[in-house]
Amino acid sequence: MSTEPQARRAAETGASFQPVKSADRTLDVLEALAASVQRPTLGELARRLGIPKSSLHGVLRTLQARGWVRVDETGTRYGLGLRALRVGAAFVETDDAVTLLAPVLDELAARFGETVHLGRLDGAEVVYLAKRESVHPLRLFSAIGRRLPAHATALGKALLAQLDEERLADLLPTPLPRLTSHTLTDLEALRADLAAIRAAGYAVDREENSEGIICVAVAVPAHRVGHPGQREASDAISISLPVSRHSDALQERIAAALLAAVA
Amino acid sequence: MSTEPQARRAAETGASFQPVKSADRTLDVLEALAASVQRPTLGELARRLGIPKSSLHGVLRTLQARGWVRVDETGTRYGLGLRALRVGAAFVETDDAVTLLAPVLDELAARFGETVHLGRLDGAEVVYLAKRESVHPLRLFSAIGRRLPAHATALGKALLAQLDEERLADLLPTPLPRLTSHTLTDLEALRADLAAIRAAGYAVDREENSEGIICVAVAVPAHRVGHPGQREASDAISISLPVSRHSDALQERIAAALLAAVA
DNA sequence: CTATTGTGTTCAGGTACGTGAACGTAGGTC
DNA sequence: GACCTACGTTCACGTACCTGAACACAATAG
Repeated sequence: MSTEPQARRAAETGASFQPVKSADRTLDVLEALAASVQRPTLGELARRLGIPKSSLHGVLRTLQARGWVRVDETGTRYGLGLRALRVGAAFVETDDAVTLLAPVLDELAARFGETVHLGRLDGAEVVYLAKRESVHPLRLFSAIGRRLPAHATALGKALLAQLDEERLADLLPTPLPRLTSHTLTDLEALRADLAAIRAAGYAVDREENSEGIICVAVAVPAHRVGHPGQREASDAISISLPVSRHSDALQERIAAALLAAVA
Repeated sequence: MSTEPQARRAAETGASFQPVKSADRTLDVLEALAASVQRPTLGELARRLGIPKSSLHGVLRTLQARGWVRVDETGTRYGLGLRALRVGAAFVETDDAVTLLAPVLDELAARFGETVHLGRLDGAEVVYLAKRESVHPLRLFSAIGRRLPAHATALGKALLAQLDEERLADLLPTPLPRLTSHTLTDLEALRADLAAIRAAGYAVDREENSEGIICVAVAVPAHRVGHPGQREASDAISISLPVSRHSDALQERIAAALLAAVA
């Protein structure tokens, strides 16, 4: 009976391979803690993850002893610990795309003086991998590691535009979550926008994830970041600017600069 | 026989508690991958961690299936995956000190136009938790999550200065690693510096971790970041500037501003 | 004061995980 | 060609982990 959840997961993913239960659960715990807005208690976590309290207890104690999880001063609420920070930093430091595109991002940031991002598609989300700050003081707070729905960002749309209808339908959630009044939540409207992106070669997000922010992005060809065999790009770079500084002429110049940068 | 390593670890840490083996190993793997300069193979990892290849195999497959670990295109070298990034970002977003001190960092960055850091002591290392960029283009590359030996940074010395002789000796490695020609590697010299820091109320690092960079830091009292019961501070804030812009008068002004900011 | 509901914790037992040795394969080296 | 070493992978066995139920304790409600 206790083997059922593992078998079920394996069946769901289609993979005929048995994950190590405790390792799997360790990741479940870490991801659940990362996704929690408020720090949960042991019991809450156990219910949410469908793990017996006693089993979770051992895992949490192990994570706590290693500094990956910490408890509140009350000893009753669990959150991520300091060690969890290290792997993220290490990932960014060793990622090929981040390393190879660093000078490109620097050059774009210096040229336009606006915020520059490097993002990667992960499922239906875009993860920010690198950032160069605008010279203007609009703090976006360490966005590295932050995730946003792909359909609501220029980075995401530039990457989604490469996919065919079928894969797009598989990937995107329904309904498409709305972040601002400008977010494209209608699949047909999004499809039309993606077609326009394919034609133009670059994507634009018009206040679709943050009010007042317009963003221009292009996909980075896979061979450009050391993955010659790969057909589709997984990375994209973007420049964001407030509507107050936006103009069609500037948008054209930015798009041309981005396309030249990834060529 | 196979239970020995766990028993040994428990005995070493003094804790009379049995960690969950697979969970412990999961963290071992993630930390080893984070610490690797080059991506290791399964066999290399197994040797380094003292884990049988076959056991490590299962753990790695599990981590890989969840996107925490990825393999090279050759399928033979393992590195951290995209999901590893999420927990680090989540930690920073939910940390009390980062949240509470954000406006303080903003104000200092705006006032001096130099790089501002928030760091925390973890063992003998300092971890960077937040950063505000200098307006001057000296890219330090997303230092968040990065670690440096505490004795070689202003942040670290500001925090080490609170500890008594005994705890200091327990904490610091011997010999003290050298990062630049200015690093204090002599324990007595470091002790003298820490005494001076206690007297002055703030710490200065004179090119001790990076040539050409001087840094001023003060510890943030624990009650200031929502930990009223705690006697020692674990966090500190700093301002870094290149020697070319340094002067004793500016250093005094920075120190006064930092002390006022944490009061 | 008692009941209830929530914490975290412990423990014996049945089970599913870790192990070591074997395998298949690829890329060298001589 | 044959050998060697490295890679990842598989499998049956025995062990040590996961489980459910019971525990101790605290806080709140009635």
